[in-house]
Amino acid sequence: MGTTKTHIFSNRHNELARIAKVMAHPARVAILEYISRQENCICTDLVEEIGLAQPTISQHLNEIKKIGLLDGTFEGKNLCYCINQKRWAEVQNLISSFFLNINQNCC
Amino acid sequence: MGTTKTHIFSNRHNELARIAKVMAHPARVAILEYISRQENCICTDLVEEIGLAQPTISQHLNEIKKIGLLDGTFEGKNLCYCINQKRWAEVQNLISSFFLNINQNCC
DNA sequence: TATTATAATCGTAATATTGCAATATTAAAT
DNA sequence: ATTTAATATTGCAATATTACGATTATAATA
Repeated sequence: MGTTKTHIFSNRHNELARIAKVMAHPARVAILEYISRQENCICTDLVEEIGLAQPTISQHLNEIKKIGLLDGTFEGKNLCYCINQKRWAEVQNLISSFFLNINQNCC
Repeated sequence: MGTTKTHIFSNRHNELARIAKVMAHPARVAILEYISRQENCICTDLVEEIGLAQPTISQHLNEIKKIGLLDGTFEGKNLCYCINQKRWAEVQNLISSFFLNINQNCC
């Protein structure tokens, strides 16, 4: 018990949920927004910008990476993060079509 | 520890996360979709449709209600659920503007 | 009023998430 | 080769989520 029964749901529903889960934390929403605002793809000071400990930020970044929304080299000094535009568009599409679909058919 | 530090984030970020959290489970995605497809607002057989126990479905419905996405009388026999169209549009708007905002400014 | 059909609530076990201190890793700079 | 500045990983405590059996509440109907 305690585990989501993913096997009883469709791939689409599971993927939508997986994506939503990444956005289901204010830190990750803030991180995405902050990275997107950087002109030249360098986002070093996320820790002080967000106000959580460095390991926590790293953990959140990892969750975002998992669904393919971040590009960049993830090792060493002076990291470089970027939104993966293609994946972003995919995700955006998935979510907005979900919303459109429901809006039209409801009673 | 273990609790999200909501106080260090903006209202907007917190609300986006709160909404995303509701969609962060395949059952709730499926429930929203199922309810929206019913013509006349009667959605009695969610339990067998989704394949989770009745208390579990009830719990998930409650999560959806919490962010105002469901209308209807929630007591007794022959329940009647409906998507709250106004709230739905609000939520749709919030999310899509988040996506648009990011898409434009990223490096 | 007793029965029935339905949904909500309670209690609880299993698992997942959040957050951070301590430590390790990485690569540039000295 | 050391130091330094940055991020990643590990381990763990606190809390949240998921799921369901048992029970309770609700309202229509017999």
